[in-house]
Amino acid sequence: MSKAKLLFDLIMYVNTKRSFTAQDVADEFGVSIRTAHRYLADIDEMGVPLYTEPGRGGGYRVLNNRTLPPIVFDEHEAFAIFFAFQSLRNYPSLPFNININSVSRKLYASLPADSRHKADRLGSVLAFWHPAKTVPSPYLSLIIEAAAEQRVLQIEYVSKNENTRREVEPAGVYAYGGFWYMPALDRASGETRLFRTDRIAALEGTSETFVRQLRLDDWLQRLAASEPKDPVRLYAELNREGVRQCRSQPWLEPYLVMTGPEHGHVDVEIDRSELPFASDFFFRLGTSAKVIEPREAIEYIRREARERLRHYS
Amino acid sequence: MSKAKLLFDLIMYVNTKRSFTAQDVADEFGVSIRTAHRYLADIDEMGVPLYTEPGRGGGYRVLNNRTLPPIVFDEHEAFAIFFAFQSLRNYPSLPFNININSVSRKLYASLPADSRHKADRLGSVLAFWHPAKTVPSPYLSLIIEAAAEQRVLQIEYVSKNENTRREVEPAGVYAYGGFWYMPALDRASGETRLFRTDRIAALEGTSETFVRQLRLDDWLQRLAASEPKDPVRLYAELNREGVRQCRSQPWLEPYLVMTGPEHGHVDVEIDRSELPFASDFFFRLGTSAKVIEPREAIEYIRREARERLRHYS
DNA sequence: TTTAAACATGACAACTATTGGCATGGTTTA
DNA sequence: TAAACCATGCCAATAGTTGTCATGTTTAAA
Repeated sequence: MSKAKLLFDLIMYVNTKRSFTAQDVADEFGVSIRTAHRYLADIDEMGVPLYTEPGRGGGYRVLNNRTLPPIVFDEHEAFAIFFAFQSLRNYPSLPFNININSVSRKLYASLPADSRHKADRLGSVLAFWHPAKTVPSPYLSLIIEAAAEQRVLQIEYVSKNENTRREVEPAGVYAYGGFWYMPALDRASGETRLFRTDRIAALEGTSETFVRQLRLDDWLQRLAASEPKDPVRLYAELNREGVRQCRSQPWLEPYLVMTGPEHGHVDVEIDRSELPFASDFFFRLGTSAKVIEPREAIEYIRREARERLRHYS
Repeated sequence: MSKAKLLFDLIMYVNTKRSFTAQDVADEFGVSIRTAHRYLADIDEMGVPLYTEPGRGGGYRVLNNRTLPPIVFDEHEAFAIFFAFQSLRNYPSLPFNININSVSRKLYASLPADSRHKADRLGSVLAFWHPAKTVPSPYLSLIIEAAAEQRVLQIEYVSKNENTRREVEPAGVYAYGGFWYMPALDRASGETRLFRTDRIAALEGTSETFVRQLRLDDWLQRLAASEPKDPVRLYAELNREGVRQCRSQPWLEPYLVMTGPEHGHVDVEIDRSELPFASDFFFRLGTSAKVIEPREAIEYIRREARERLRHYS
């Protein structure tokens, strides 16, 4: 085994240990103590933050920021990382103070000149945009930690009519459309609810733990493809602009039928609980669409329109 | 200099060359030809994809997938990369077939056991969600390439009233709210316009190049903070729900004034061109807000409401 | 206070790896 | 056919690594 390989193995070894002596290393790698000391001096020089304590009960230990053994990437992989970082660049608030720059610098330094230009150009023509929210989400890190360790949270939440105080079991957090959301189990009602983290007015962690009943994956899965439990038929006729708008709606696009170059309709079964949302969508569409079914949606639209006329009379 | 360091330098060296001979390497590193051959065999074994051609005019060259010299990360940096990848995981369509998994696997393998658990837990409680769009954006890669190389594009675009054919100078692409957008200069009108890439019905690259007048950064900057050229005063009173909704609007939030625990108002100067958007926003708010100024917005809301009543009479 | 257990470092001989030179042989192009 | 490449084996000279011993220092427990 080459020396380089041996040192990398040693790095792995010391990373798995809280504390160890030169004798431990000597035994593990079948070398003399003197050589063990030499090896440890080598990896220390390579940047592994070793801390030593002389005297009885002393030994070596690795400081918090553990160094990983060197990793070989190819150009495509380096681009994948740049690319992924690009997606975080414009995020208004991120959970941790993750240091993107140190990684970027290291990768960039290892790229040949022409690839650097390629990376520069990629960075200047590709972005992931998120509205620069002025309301930050200061509790993100706390929520993530609590969710990871399955600890109950006490929150004060700003909802439609009042501020409520709740005990919740967080499943995790996810970013969507510039906001951070926290699906969680409300302990009082026993129901799963979605909270927007910027609407959390106060948060306190407890030491109480819970058994995870709601997984973030499952929640997102359900978001992506939920099957209606109490189905309602929704039928609407669309003109050109209506077609265009419906195409932008993931929940409608699959059910869009074109009946001419400029006309179409949607015919879809949705869950009754989604009716307010759907009605509001078609209310916003105005004359670009005409809802034929269900009656409730039509009534909703009429009611909303009348209400506004009265409000601005 | 240790041999390992020398080999890494050699990897850098060969990555900068299209083609080279053993003699070149021998000269560059001050070693004999025999040793140059040995070094090249070494880095070949390390995974650098070397290709050799014997005979006069032959030599070594590196195949497409260039291998980068080994990079040392610490634990925080590895987490930053995992974290960034998490943000791409749920993206409906991505420009390149970037191979996130190979990077993840390498990083994961180099982590000590306890950090792996930490990474697992982080992954299961943190996500970046995007609606699973069923309309893909097949032209993303082409647009990015054209933007990077400043080549003119011919597109067929599905707009409100008709399909139009345009020649555009793309500034780049960005993802926002689950869609991909392309700010570009429309050559016919000479004006900058924003296109949604999923609404591009057809696309053709040309060999004609252009001088970049519109940079993606600038465009996004303008998105974030645009100053009105033709200012209109917007004043609206808000109840609790109205306050809550306006807080979610980056363009309104800074101008929100609370006049009581449950009431507030916004008083802001916006550009006249934004009036339709703003009017529509307050139209949607319904009775949660009452626009006092400008008259145009009030008229817009009344008109829209009346139109809907007529449409669904 | 003493002793054991740890790190730190130097010297040197034994051992191992690397190197350069030389030789031989193959492939391609002018 | 010769020149300009790569490929590989051999071997002595050189350079690097290792183990043993020796000598310090620091710390905690006996």
